[in-house]
Amino acid sequence: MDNEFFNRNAEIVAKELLGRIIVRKIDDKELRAKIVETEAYFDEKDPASRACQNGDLRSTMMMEAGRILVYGVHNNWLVNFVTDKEGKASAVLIRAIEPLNFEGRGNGPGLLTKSLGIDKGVHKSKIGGEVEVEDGDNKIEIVSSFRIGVSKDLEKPMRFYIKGNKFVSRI
DNA sequence: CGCCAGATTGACT
DNA sequence: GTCAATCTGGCGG
Repeated sequence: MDNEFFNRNAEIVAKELLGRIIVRKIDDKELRAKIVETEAYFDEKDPASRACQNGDLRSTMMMEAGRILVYGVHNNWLVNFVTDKEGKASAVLIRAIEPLNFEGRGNGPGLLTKSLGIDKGVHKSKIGGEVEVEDGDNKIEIVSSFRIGVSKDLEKPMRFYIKGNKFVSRI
């Protein structure tokens, strides 16, 4: 996936990531899964994201587009793709995937990282190495809604998912 | 340094 | 429905 794809507004990238394929490379194996649910996160003006306010995560979000950001919360790792130009703290959270060539362990942002073997080890790494994103199904219907789990959301819906997909964590 | 909260999940009452 | 597990940064003593 070209870095220019991620070098845009998080909302646009979040929508266009739906239906595409995330590839996790471990040794000689490749775990492939379709992205079915995402959320867009912005800069320090985003009340939902504590991550935007602290040092390491914030600076990671400000890095150039195409970086992988791993956020640890409670007992889970959540994956984000850094978006937009360098200096702009923006990212897209992957919330749910549809496993293609392996057995998933259920839906949800904390479970998909376990299924793909993603943890702090890939934090800050670039897309194209251990984790790759490829073109996928673009004949999908996108539904938007408010984000899940956040105490203070923005006024605009910033969660997007594929209509009718059974792997979406919540309709 | 100790305590708290947060983009969560799963086990137990 | 309730609560603990576990990681990171902010805040108070």
